[in-house]
Amino acid sequence: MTAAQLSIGDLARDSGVKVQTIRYYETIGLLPVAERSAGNQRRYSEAHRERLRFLRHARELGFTLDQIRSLLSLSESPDMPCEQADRIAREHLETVEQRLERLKTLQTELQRMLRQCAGGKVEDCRVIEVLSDHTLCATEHGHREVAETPAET
Amino acid sequence: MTAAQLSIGDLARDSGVKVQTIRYYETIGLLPVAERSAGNQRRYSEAHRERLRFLRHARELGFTLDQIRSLLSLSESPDMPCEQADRIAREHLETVEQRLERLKTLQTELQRMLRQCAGGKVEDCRVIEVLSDHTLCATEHGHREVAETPAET
DNA sequence: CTTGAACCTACAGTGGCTGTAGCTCCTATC
DNA sequence: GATAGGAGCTACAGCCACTGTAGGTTCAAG
Repeated sequence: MTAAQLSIGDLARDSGVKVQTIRYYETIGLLPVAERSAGNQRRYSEAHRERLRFLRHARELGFTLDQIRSLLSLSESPDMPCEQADRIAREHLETVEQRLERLKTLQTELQRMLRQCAGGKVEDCRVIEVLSDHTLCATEHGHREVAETPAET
Repeated sequence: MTAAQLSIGDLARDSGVKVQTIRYYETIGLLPVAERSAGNQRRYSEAHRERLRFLRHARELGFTLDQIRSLLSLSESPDMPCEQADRIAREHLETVEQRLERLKTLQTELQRMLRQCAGGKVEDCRVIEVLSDHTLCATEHGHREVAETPAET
């Protein structure tokens, strides 16, 4: 059943992963190479669909592509102990928790900065002032521990 | 006083910003072009030092280089109202708070995953299972709202 | 004068995509 | 069967904020 052979667009709609991203996953070997139609277009099976869903879900949970690569290959050997999978998840959780700590500190500091700014001229601006002088900060943020990161989306 | 004319290495040690990064800031116009010694090496003044400290501090607080560009140019017009600086800081705070929310959700979900895993075989692994099936999740994470980001350092 | 650390430029690589240019292919309608 | 336009194809550049490398030059101490 369901031998539907999806096009890349179908797969994109199904999984919520963009067409280009699906092709990207193929080029980096995360998604197995798809068969092609007579006119050289990719045709996907149910197995691809499942793998891509796994991929997407793991990305949503913030795993890196490298971690996902490991998790995917683990999921293909059902008889192995799941220590490794656990370790990857625990490591990721730790990363997430470190980032949380860092972001909470930033939040506090930014709130403080904004609360203290009376909204006058730049000359007296607390925001600018604090940025110019770290000793005005309440906390020891940064210092190359866990740094900030740009946002996706 | 202090007309010391620092080398790029001195400046790096002073600010905690790496030599290459200082050069990078110059090429993208965040740090004014430095004078050069007879042998073509960069020589920095006190003004550079202050600007770089501002830069570093703002980076530690997670502002983007574009935001810092604006903040720096604002800090050079002390007579302007500080609305803009405030707006930038508020926007950044919002970003930070969105990321915090997102990370808290991830933390919860990862903890749940790990707690439920009995540590047997991959076949029965809760980690792998949850990744394969989003409906096993307690929360609606992801879906292209505010996504995860890689870590610096 | 020699050594070696620090400096210089130019460019490639990181992660995880995203966007563009310039094609070809597929399908629905006329 | 012709045509239009949406979907697909490849190849490659760009994003952010750096970081690292190669291969050369300059500087300061001994």
